[in-house]
Amino acid sequence: MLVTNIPDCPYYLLTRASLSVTAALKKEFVDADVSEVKPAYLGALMCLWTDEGMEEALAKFGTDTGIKLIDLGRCAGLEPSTMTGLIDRMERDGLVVRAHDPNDRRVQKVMLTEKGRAIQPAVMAVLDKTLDSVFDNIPEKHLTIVTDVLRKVLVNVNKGE
Amino acid sequence: MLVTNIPDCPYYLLTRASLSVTAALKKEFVDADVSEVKPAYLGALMCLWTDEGMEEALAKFGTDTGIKLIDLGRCAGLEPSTMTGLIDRMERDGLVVRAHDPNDRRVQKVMLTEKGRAIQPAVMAVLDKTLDSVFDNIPEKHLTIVTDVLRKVLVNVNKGE
DNA sequence: TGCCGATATTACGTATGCGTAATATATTGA
DNA sequence: TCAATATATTACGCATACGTAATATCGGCA
Repeated sequence: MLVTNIPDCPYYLLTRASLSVTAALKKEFVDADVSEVKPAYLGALMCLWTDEGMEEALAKFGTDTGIKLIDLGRCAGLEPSTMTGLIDRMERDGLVVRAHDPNDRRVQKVMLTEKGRAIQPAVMAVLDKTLDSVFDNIPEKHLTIVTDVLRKVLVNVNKGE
Repeated sequence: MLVTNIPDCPYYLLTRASLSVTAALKKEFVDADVSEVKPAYLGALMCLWTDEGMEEALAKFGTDTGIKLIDLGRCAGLEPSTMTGLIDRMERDGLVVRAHDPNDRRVQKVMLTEKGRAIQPAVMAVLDKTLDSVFDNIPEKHLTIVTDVLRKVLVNVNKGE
């Protein structure tokens, strides 16, 4: 694939779009008064929210609260070493707390704080609205193609190593 | 756009794809023995290569060599403050040099070194090959849709501010 | 000519992500 | 039981990008 014109390079477009959407999200969080939330937190937060919902459904209270830092990373697509700093910042911003697992003292369980739980609707509304605005004027069918292609890209890249 | 499942979120896919392709490119540069080149240099390098080609065509030797750091940033889609560090690293890696413009001492002109010029074919070959591998098995038509959508995304995001 | 707003760049702090190496704890096999 | 190995996390350094606040220089107008 010969590319000489930078604005036509799919790699250029991919990186710029990623950065732009991230910047837009960040701004929307501030405007919606949930400035504690950074785009990078979304993966971890959504894991925690989902997990807590499941626990509730299973009435598993008090038994196995929290998610291992490492599993949270797997779920959000991040390396363990990346998670340390991410959870540091989320803890600093009052969204989660760490606690050692008494059963396995190597493990840090990450748990939502009350605040981390409470902001869920606001955060999801911002995400919803921002994605709508970012993908405005793009036919459903094209969006599906884009997500399919990006999934294939992830597969292709992983195959290459 | 309601998203509850992270791997289906277009934002998640976009950021992961961007990071994955960047990592793949980095690795390919190392494997192709042009490890001085980092993916982030591509935009600036391609501007400089193109510019130098144009100058040659116009036989403008010795008159107006180099590109202003700020214009290089515009061309690569990067903020001026980002360019400082980028050109620092490119200079450290022997690909470019800075020189004050005698006509306007505020300006730093950025110029290719011999090495920066010499690696062009190898670097473009790596880019070419890597993009082929990353977008392997994706029909031409879909790739076109993806680039169109990403361009629209960039427009939509800029409209929002 | 000399001051003032504009322009180009740099400096500094922050966020985000990676890889490698160290640390702490668990588990397992002899 | 104890040494070897495996697992979970953290520490540290680097790359990449941004925004805001200096700094240096230019250009134009009184």
